[in-house]
Amino acid sequence: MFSIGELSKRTKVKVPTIRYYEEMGLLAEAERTSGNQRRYDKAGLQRLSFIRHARDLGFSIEAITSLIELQDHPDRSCEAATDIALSQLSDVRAKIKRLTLLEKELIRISRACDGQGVSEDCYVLASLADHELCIQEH
Amino acid sequence: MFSIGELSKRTKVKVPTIRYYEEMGLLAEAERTSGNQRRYDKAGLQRLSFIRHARDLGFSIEAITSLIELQDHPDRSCEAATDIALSQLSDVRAKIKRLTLLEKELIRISRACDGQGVSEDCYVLASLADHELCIQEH
DNA sequence: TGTAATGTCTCTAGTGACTAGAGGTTCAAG
DNA sequence: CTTGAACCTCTAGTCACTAGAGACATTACA
Repeated sequence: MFSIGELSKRTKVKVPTIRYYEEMGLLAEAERTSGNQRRYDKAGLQRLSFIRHARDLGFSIEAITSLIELQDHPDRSCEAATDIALSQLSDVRAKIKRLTLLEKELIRISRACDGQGVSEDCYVLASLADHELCIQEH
Repeated sequence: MFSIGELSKRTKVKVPTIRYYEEMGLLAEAERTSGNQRRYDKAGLQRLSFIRHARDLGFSIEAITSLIELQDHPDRSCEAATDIALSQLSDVRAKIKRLTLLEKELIRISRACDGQGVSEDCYVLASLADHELCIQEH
């Protein structure tokens, strides 16, 4: 059995975040010492590692809640889990696509101004003021 | 002179968002009718278009505040503007990089499970539980 | 056993960039 | 002059935390 600080060190999840996950129902309520401090075991450590890894991969708290539901019912079909992963994948792809457009536009805007002039003539500012100057939608 | 609703239509920025920008100091306080309603002119429209375009490109409210400062002082060097744009560009690139790693990992995880089995054997869930199963950091 | 340092507790409030809703007022059309 | 849409302010909610206050618990060492 170890303390919340120890769990924090092992999982690299900050202490207040652990408490937050408990409040959100992601983590079961921890056992307590006689002095009301949380104590965790290996199961708690594994669950928090799962959550942390899923968060790192960008899954929302809501998605993780569903994944944990499935984990707790090993007999259920795992279709929902693949669905959630695929939906996360398409989110990520959409974001990449959009960011790539932004990147192109920002390169173009930055290249056009060397930063040596005066703001009245600045192409960065002009580009932001007038969307017509853009080579594409973004 | 036109109303906030009209401005909203022309810029595609929602009415409460316009009020929010005013409160944040991005937009100057609008003139008011005798009945206390906001009225805008062409200058207000241009400024809001600028803000909207910058937001679309992912600039933060804080960055936009600086850009507007520069716009209001046409005699100043535009070095700061190019700096802000370049910093935004490097943010965007960092995000793309990270998302691309996530994408790879998610593809791998999703491919390994067809969703036909039972959650106990699900590779998606196993992968999330154990970071060691990942082919790379993310 | 005493004490001091560190860790933990709960609670409230703040972050960014909005969004939603309540309850009331003003405007423009007919 | 009425009606209904648009507008006003204010508060609270979103997401996933983060920060801080003030009080209590645990642990290491003298």
